[in-house]
Amino acid sequence: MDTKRKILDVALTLFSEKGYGKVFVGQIADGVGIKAPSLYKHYKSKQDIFEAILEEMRNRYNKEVSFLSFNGSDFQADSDFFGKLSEDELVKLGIGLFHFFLHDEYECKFRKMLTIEQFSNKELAELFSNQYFNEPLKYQGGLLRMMIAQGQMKKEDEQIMALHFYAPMYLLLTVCDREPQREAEALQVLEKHIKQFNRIYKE
Amino acid sequence: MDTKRKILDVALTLFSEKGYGKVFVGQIADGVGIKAPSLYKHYKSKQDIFEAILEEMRNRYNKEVSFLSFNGSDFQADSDFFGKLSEDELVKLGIGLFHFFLHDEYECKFRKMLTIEQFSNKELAELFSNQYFNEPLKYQGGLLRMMIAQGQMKKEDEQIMALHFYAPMYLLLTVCDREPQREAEALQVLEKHIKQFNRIYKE
DNA sequence: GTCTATAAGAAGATAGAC
DNA sequence: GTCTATCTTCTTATAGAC
Repeated sequence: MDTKRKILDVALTLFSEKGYGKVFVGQIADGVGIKAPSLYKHYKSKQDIFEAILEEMRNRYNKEVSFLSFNGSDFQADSDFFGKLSEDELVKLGIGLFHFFLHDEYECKFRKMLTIEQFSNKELAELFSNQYFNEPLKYQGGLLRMMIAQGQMKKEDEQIMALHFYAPMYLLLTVCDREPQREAEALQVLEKHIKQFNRIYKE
Repeated sequence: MDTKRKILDVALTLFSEKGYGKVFVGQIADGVGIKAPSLYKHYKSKQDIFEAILEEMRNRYNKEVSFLSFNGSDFQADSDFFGKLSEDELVKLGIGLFHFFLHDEYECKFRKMLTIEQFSNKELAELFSNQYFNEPLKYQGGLLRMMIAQGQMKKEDEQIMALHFYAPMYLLLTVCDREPQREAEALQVLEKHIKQFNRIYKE
């Protein structure tokens, strides 16, 4: 029963639903199952709880980036892997990734909180852009670059190609964040998108 | 000196920067140049101000949709127009559209406020999806459908084609909303995107 | 319609008992 | 570490003069 930990979980959940300004310390305490004053034995203020969440986000993000960034040979291996995928396998992979982003508890709350708070905190803005723009495009662009070099894809700008693959997925993700009942529809579009991307760019 | 009107403007500005919960009535009054109590002669509560903004959003949205939705013959004219565009003209058009969405005062505040408040209000969620997903894709899909029929574009699913054109623009827009200093970079990517889209899909 | 004064209540935070 | 009681400050909103 790590209360200090549970406070962060509950707070992130509430912040991701309502935003920092609409969440009251008493609500966080309720969620944890304690009274508001007890909360101040663990964190010195509401802002302090928010900072702790940020700190955890930073840590997770750094871990993820170091995990996903390649040392050349792994990168090569990855592009071999993707190059050999059949269209159906590629669709399955894309849908799996989409499903993870949409339903992973932490990923989902994290993204919603960033969405709500992005304009009131420059660091959050950067964190958001890194996680949902810079890094995905860098990674997918690198992958596509290798696939182009291997003659698996057409010789087009790999950054734009990555944008054409990723941006639709991102757009569909934001729709589902906002209107979860549209997930089935989004998945159908996603599948068509991946197949059409494959048709258009595959050499 | 329409105070009632100015209250809405100031409130929308503040709501779009901080979100409803972090904006206090006194701040709105400050922006208008009156004291908080005077504000209650115009609106009966803070929530009432928010509702008035929503009402205006609904009106503008409805006007825009009826303006953009076509009666068939106009639609035909539009696809003729777009079909005859040179690549450079298409790029110019795309950049102009992007610039409008990014810098039009109302459009910009409206979008940011929706971004912040989308998860706490189902109507806002729908309004957002309509304005930045359903309608653009419907419009552009219709246009592309005509262009395909005229043999100007490849025979691919026009909805997915529209997604491939629009989603990158939307993604770049969100980046600039968050980090305005990246506008120049975004414009360069946008230009490359449009040219590559053109290369790939044009018959 | 705007002001000053103020009520009413909410929300963040602390004190001190257990 | 959690609780009850309480303080302080902030925030919304109203009353009533001008």
